[in-house]
Amino acid sequence: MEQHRLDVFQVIADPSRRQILHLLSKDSSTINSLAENFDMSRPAVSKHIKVLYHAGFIEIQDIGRERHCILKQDGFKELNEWLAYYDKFWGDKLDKLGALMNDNLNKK
Amino acid sequence: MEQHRLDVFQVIADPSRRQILHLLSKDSSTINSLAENFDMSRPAVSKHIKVLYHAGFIEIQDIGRERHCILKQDGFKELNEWLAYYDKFWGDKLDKLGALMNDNLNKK
DNA sequence: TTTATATGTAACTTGTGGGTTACGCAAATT
DNA sequence: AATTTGCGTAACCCACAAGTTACATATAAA
Repeated sequence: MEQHRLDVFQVIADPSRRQILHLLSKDSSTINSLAENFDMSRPAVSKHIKVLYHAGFIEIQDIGRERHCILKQDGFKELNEWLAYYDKFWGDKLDKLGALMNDNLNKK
Repeated sequence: MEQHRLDVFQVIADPSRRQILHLLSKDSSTINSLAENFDMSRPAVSKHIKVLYHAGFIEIQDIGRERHCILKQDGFKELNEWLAYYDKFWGDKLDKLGALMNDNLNKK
C-alpha cells in the first residue's frame, strides 16, 4: 500500500534517515525507542519513518499502540541497480584497457 | 585537491546531477555541451559540476578555455561500501533462515 | 586588436525539507 | 473511569539548496 514511491536517492540523502536504517539493521524497534537515539523530537522521527516506509526501506507491524519498524529490502534494490550500471561502466573500461594492452603485446 | 569532501548521498540526491553522471557515462564532455541537455542555465550546470567534482564523481581536464568532464570512480566507492553493508545484512538474514530450515529438517 | 567563446562567481530570489510545538486519539495501565 | 503511553498530524518557522541574472576573465578566432 505504499502509494507515492518517493525518490530513494532523496530519501537516503538525509543523515538521520541513514542512521535510522543503521539502527534498524542492528535491531528492529518502535518509533519511540528509535527517537531516544536522536536529539530531535519524536514527531520528527515519526516523519522520517513515514518517508522511509513510502520509499520501501522499512515495513511496519502494528502491535497494539506500538509500531514496530523492520528493515525491508525493496528500497535498496533501486540503489543497487543504479550503482550496478556504473559498476558495469568501470568494468567495461577496464576490459577495454586490457584488450588494448593485449593488442600491443601481440603486435611486437 | 578536492578539499571539502561533500556528502556523496546529498550529491546524488539531485536528479540533474544524476543525469549529468549518466550523460558522462556515454561520453565525456564540456560544461556547455552538457548544459545543452538541460532546461536550466549554464551557470546552474557549472555549479553542479563543481559539486560533483568535490565529491569525487568527476575529474576535469582544462583544455584551453574548455573544461572536459570525465567520470571518476571515487565518489561511487563510498556508495558501494554503504550498500555492501546492507547487502551483507540481507545475505546474513538468508543464511540464518537457511540454517533454521536445516535444523528443522534434522530434527525430524 | 577587436570580437566571440567558454567559463567562474557574486548577489539575489524562492521553494521546500526538516525541524518545532500543540493537539487529538486509541490502546494500555491504574 | 481516570491516567498514562505511543503514536499521527496540522500549523508553523527557518535555513539552505538550486535556480536566476549580471558581470568578470582568459583563450581562441577574426
